[in-house]
Formats: sequence, structure tokens, C-alpha cells
Amino acid sequence: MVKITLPDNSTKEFDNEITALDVAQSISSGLARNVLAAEVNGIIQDANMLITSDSTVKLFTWMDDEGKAAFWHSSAHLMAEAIEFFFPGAKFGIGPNIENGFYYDIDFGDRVLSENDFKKIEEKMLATARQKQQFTRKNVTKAEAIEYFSKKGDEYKLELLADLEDVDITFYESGNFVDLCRGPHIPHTGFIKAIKLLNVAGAYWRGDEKRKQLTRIYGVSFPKQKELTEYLELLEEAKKRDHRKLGKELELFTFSQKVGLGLPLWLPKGTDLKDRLTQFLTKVLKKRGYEMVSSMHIGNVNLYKLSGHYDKYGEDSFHPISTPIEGEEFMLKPMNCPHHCEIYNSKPHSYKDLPVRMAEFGTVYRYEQSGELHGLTRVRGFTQDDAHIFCRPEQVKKEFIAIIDLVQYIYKILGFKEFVTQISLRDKENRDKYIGSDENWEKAEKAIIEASEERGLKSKIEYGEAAFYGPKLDFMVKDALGRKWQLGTIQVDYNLRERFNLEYAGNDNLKHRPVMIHRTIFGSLERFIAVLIEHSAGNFPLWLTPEQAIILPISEKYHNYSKKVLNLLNDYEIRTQVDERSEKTGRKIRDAELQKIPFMLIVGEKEENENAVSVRQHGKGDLGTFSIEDFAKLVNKEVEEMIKE
RNA sequence: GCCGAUGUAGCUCAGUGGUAGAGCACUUCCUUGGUAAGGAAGGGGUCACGAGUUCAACUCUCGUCAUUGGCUCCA
Repeated sequence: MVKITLPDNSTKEFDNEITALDVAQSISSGLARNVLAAEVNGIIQDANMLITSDSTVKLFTWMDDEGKAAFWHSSAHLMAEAIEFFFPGAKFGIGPNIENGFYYDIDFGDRVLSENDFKKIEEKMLATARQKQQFTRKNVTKAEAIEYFSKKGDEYKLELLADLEDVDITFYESGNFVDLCRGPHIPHTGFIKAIKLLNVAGAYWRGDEKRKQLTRIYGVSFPKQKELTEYLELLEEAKKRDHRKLGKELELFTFSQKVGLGLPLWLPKGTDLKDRLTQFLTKVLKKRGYEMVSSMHIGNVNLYKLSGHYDKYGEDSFHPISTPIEGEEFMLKPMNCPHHCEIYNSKPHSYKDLPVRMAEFGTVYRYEQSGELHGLTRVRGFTQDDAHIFCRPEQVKKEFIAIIDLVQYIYKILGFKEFVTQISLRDKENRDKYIGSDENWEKAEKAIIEASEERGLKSKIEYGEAAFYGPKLDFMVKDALGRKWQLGTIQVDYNLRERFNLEYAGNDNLKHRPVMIHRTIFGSLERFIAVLIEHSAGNFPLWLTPEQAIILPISEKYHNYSKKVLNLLNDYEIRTQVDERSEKTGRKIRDAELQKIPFMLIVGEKEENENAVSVRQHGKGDLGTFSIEDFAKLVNKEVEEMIKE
């Protein structure tokens, strides 16, 4: 007799040994047809594994992340089998499932695999899938496993084996492919109905750039063709929203080989957008007790040696430049914090002055590897929306909460409704990697956790992800396509206050060290604007967009009236232009729509007579006739609504 | 930096071992038109760059640079 407890706490009893599939069958045959994997007493395993004693069972289908994981993991095996068929002797590294699909790292020896090979591999995979091959699990000893892969000549699997204990080593066999694998796998390959191999890439064996580079093949698979189609449509949509494409089309920024890699050139409209963003943020920050400061683009190399950044990141910075006569060395500023420390040190501080909140839109330069550069999201020169807060230890939590509120407010205004947070703490095992006393760390970690809880954030806690100088809280926004982007970060720092001898006089009249908090909301303006472009598909919020409206005269006869409208709207601080080209109205509308300008104001005889404009909204169509003043009020009211706290 | 792919007009892209193409954009002219492309003519390219093979290279080979998908890195 086996007693099975299900997640809803109901129980079922069976006479014999059973599998999770049998459990599913006892509930409904529909469920049984869809079960991909199961969790038995907390362990995720194959749905067809025998259950011999009373157990708690959870069943996973395609609707569950665990089900998808098994599905994609099995798809990776299926791909490996097909690849082994076409490329006998290929050696296999690892082939896991990932967030959206799977990959397999493979050593093809002298052969090269290209995307041209995808089609035949996909077809082979589908043909195999249709055979409903079972994944057979086999317990093997370490010696047996080593013998198998030695014979096969797969040194990667042998290396993986070397790290495994001689217990619970399992092989999975499906068709002609045998793999060292922990599982779980789906019951048979027949579930896999749609497959798409996406791209090939080089990937270092075990992520170590000193080791051999294997060929990584990414793919995705689904139980229904329709889901694959939808997924591919999502990828298409992402392509359409690519900020590099839209940045060009909307004339926001460009790059030039002559200027240099990773050094963006902001065009007039992009500059306008960026400036408006910084102006808005400046206003918000001042309201919240921040003071704006500014520092230069270069700093003495000794400054960064003092801060410790030179030792740690000197390799990733531009080489020092020297003054022509004295030979004094300067570096392009890689971060703002040392400069801000010196601003703090420019006068003595009392505990009464704290916290000091110092903000700067500081442009910094970092040597990013050439292969890393990507549009505006990874560049060599960028502007941080940086701030440093110098406060007393007991103020840390309050400051943290204030920053969390600020970040939330800003994201909301910019149209990001969802974000997730991660708290990065010390590695529990290895505390030597960090500087600062245990006491301070504990205080700071506690403050972060409490602040996060107090604001109802469901932060994921990661141990070992903290910076060497303190714990941090990171913000990741979700964009309109559900993609996550890391933007803001709040970090506590116990390093710089020692190195820069930061102090304040306490109420005991003794010198104390302030706690320093680094924080950014966007990370970098460049990166943020890239994310904003992709999130909004170039349809920026009305308050932020470079051009809010465009005036479209029906013909030359109305150019004078158009200019009158332009001047009036300018008086209302509405950003607009007149399209004076000798084109038909339909054409002007089309071009304005493509430029994603929020409002088109069509003016002709009727409007001139009535002192009005005919308003068409981007993506929506004709809104009817408005007096110029009413239109201005409409825009300004909407803008006000958008940015009010 | 490493592995793969790509590089033809301002943009999007065809194309062939034998004198370089389209659409859009641009210029000029005609047109003055009411809610997503009016018409005509014209200008514009060392086919990324440099070598090699060939009677002949935009095309084939190699190298360089850049772009791109990843890997590694990210104060």
C-alpha cells in the first residue's frame, strides 16, 4: 500500500508500487497525457520513476517552470542526438535548459557548425521526436561511466565525472544518444512538437576564458507549433524595438568609426531627450534633499590608487595620460565616488549636517572589451545618474527606504510598471573577501533587508553577490515584452570612508566615520534610454518626447497661419514644428506617424477661420477640432498628470 | 579579448569571374492636394580596407578593420 499526498493535501492510496504518471492517471487521463516531470518528497524527478513508499507528490506540466525545464532539458538531449548523427565524434560538454529554451556546448574538432546546418538538425530532431523515444535512466558506477566516456573519447564528460562522488551517477539513454545526466527528463520525446535552433556562439568550457572554446548551439522547443510561432513573433517584435534601429530611425544617436568604438554621438533629438530626463531628475532630487555637484572628466591617477579602484580595475580603464611638462599622470574618470569623497572632505562636518546627499550626472569612461560593446547598453563613455549619501550608521535604513521610494517613483513615471529586486549579501563561507568589520556588515545587511521588507519588496537574497566593500540592493525593471533589465543599484560602502579619511564630529565631540551609500536609479543615462526606447517602442511619454506635436498645413496658403499656431504653442512651452514640405496631407501624416510624434495638428481653411487646429493622435487617429488654447491645455494637463508625485 | 555570421548608394536590400541594380531618402521642376506614400527628371557607390590567384575579382583565397549573435568581464 502506497499513500500519496497531493499539493492540495488530498491523499490517494494505491495497492502497488506506482509512478507519478499513475498518480496523474488516477486524477484524469488528460493530466496523465500532459505530465512532464514530478516532485516526489521535494525531489524533482522523472514522472515515470517508481514510487515505493508513502510520498508527497507534485505533478508538473508545461504550465509549470519545472515542467518547461524538463522539456527543454530533454530537447537538448534530442539535439545532441541529432548532432551526433550528422557529426559523429563530436564531443559534448554541458547541455542545460535555460530561461527560454536550451543549449548544448559541443566540441566539433576541426569541423565548423554554422546556421546553415540548423535546418537538417531540426528536421532530424522532429523525426526522432515523433518516434516517442523514451528517456531511460540508468544508475552506473563511476568506473563504468569513466569507461564509457573514455571509449567514446569525450574528455569533457570525463572532466565532469571527475568532480562527482561515486554515488547516484546516472546515465540517460534516448535513441542512440547516451548522456551523463542527473535528469529529470520528460516521459518521451513525443511531447516535443516544434523546434527552432536559434543561434551558434562560442562558449568557453566551464566559463573559463583560458580554456578551450566550444560551440554553443541555442534552441527552443514547444509542445505546440502555435507556441513556437508566437515565440518567434515575440523575437520579431523585439527586433523591431531594437534601440539601435529606432535610435537611427528617430535620429536620437549615432556612432562613428572615426570617433571611436563605444563612444556614442547624441543627435539633437536624443540630446533633447537626455537633457529633459536629467532636468526632471534634478528637480526631483533637489526636492528630496540632494545637492548637485560636478566634477571633471579626468582625475589624478593617485586619486584612483587611493580609492583602490586602480588596483582592482586599472586594467579595465584607459591608460593614464600625462601632463606634457611635469609628467603627472591623469586618468579618464572611471567613477565619480572618489571625487565626491573629496567634495565631502572640503569642509568639516557635524553629525547635525548628515546625511549629505550628493548627486551628479557624471560622465565616466571605462575600457570595455570590444566584443562587449552593444549599442547604448554597453559603451566606453557614459553618464551615470550617480549619487552618494554620507550618513550616520543609524540613518542607513531610513536613507535606504527613501531611495527605494525614489526609485519606484521614477520607474513609475517612466512607464515601468513592474520591477524586481535582489539583495546581494556576503558569501557566508568566505568572509575574508570583504573589507569592513563584521559588526558594520551585519548592521548594513540588516538595514537593507528591513528597508526592503518595510517597502514590501519581495527581494531575492543572493549570498556572495555583494561588492567587496558592502552589501547592495539591485533593481531590475520588466519591459513591455517581459524582458528584465538591471538598472538601479543601492550599495553600502565601508571602504572609501577609511581610504579618504571621511569624518564627522559626533554629539560626543569625537570624530566618527560616516557610512557611504552609492546609488543610481538608471545606472547610466545611455543604458536607460536604450531600455526606454525598447520598452516604449520609441513612443516616449508625452512629457519626455523631443517633439510633442507637428503642425501640418494642408497647403502653402496656410503656412502663415501655421506659424501663428507654432508661436502660440511655443508660448505654452509645447515642443512643435511645422511641416512646410510641398507634400499632400496624407504623406505628411504618414511621415509624422512613422516618426512617432504624439500629436499631428492639421490646419487648413476651416481651422484658420475658426482659429483652431484639427488634432490627430499618433496611433489613434482623428480627435476632432480644438481651439489652439484648448489643445495646449490638453497637452499640458496630460504632462502634469504624468509627472505629478 | 575569444568563437560564429555579416559588410554593395544616406537607409533597407537584390546581384554576377567580363563596364554596378531596385525601393525609400536627397536635389530640381510640376502639383496646392483634408487624416498613413501625387508626378517627372536628376545627382549619388574604389561593391569595408589590404594583399594574393586570374587575361580579367564586387564575386574565389588569405589578412585587417567594423558590425552582429554569444562567451568571458562589468567599479
